[in-house]
Amino acid sequence: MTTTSTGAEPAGVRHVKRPQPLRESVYEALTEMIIDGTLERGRHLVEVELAGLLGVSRQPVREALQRLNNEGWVDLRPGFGAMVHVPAEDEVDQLLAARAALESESARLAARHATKEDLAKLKELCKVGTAFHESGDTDGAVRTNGELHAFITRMSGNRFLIDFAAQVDRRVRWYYTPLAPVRGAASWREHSRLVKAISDGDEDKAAQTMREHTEHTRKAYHDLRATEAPAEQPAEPEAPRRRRRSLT
Amino acid sequence: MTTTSTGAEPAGVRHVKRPQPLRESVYEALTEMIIDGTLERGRHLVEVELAGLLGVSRQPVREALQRLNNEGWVDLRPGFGAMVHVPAEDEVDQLLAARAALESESARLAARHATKEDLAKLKELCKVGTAFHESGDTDGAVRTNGELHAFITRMSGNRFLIDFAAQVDRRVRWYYTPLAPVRGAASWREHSRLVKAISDGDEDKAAQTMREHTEHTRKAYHDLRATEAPAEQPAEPEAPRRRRRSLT
DNA sequence: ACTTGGTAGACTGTCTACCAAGTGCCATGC
DNA sequence: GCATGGCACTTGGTAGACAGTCTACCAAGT
Repeated sequence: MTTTSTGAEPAGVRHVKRPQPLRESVYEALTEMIIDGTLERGRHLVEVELAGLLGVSRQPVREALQRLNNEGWVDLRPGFGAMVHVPAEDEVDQLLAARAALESESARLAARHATKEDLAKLKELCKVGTAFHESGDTDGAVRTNGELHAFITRMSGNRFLIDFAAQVDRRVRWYYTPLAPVRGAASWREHSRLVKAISDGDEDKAAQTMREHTEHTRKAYHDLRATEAPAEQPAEPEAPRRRRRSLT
Repeated sequence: MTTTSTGAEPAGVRHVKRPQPLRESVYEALTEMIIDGTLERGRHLVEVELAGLLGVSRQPVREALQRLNNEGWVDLRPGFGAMVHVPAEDEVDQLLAARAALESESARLAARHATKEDLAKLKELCKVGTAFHESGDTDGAVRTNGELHAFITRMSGNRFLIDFAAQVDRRVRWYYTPLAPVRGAASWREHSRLVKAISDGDEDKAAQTMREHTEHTRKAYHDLRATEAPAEQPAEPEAPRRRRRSLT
């Protein structure tokens, strides 16, 4: 949905670089700034400010903000402005649950439609990921993990699953970055089992394995939360809300 | 994602009617016109034209069109304009597959979280629907069917599943309206079994039953397609667009 | 017959300026 | 301490302008 698909082309043919609409660039710039924390959660976003910051007029900013609102990155309050979304307590859990459903179904369909090349690629990713993990390269392992999951989702051949999963995945990563590296050990063993099931064309097993895999991740999230925030302190620690000043 | 959630309120408290932003009204007006066929598939939508038609300026129309584009109702071609989306051959099938995954998971979570009131409501809907079907009231049965499914999805308590399912469902209904009434007979028996599984709190069974149910619908779609278009003739035979007539 | 080049019109993408209405905040006054 | 009123700020929407681009069409050249 969110992508402007280029459609299928006769293999190797690439259209010339067409300048993206500004609203698109603005959208990307803003998501990036939100994900990397430049725009902190809860921050008040003012159209003219962003426009000045990005060197464009209000119009493209408005359009980008509305899309961000529709996709849950910011909350639009009429007459006041946009706030960077602050995830609710149960939101991550719900995202992970949705992801479990989407990826599990993807795995099922991947098992159904897998080609020889797909399987080779899967095994390769699995091997690379395990190697990264064993050599202690957490970043590499995390990246490969993402690639593996994305590839399986794409293997489903279902553009809606692909699209939904991509949205959910991005949100999950934003909300809870430390989640990714936490369980390298068991994770890659599970990946192997998953790839095996897909190779065998065993749809039910693939779906089941993926479900368990994502459920483990969800459990890991809750465990991590429990340890790192033993007492729920709603009090703001310090920083008496210095009214955000422009950030040239 | 797509909804501007009102958030939880102290039970029974309704905010005063706040005038909906124009872009929202325009969005709704346009989807409606697309669904009911006033704006035929493939039609070129011109901003100023729509603006004049709806009595607003270009801006709200643009914003609505962009949302429609993100949600797959129209395709935006840069520098040219918006075309009402023309569904691809396999698109309905993919939508139905996505719906199967989403609703199956919803049924699982519904079984997990069901309250007494939920169960009562479910049974009521089931009874009403069956009665409609037996008395030959197809419209009523179709409507109740929709309500039942929507209610189960809401029971999941997962806003992402709810949102995705709603999007998919609307698209499905647009693409293939005649699908709904076609299989009243078996459908309500399956609903009963589904509600039973949810009542028992049997998550796996609920998910499985819902999956089979939606898969039957998918099968029905393909059967219907096969009978109504026995030979796939890409040539336009005659009848210069006997498209749905506008009802104004 | 097919390609090339040119022209014209239509529409979008973006900018600017402007106004009305709503929202949050703060100082005033009790 | 708490309600009130006012003020500055921000969005939502309108209007108009202009460049760039897309489509279509026609004419001339090969």
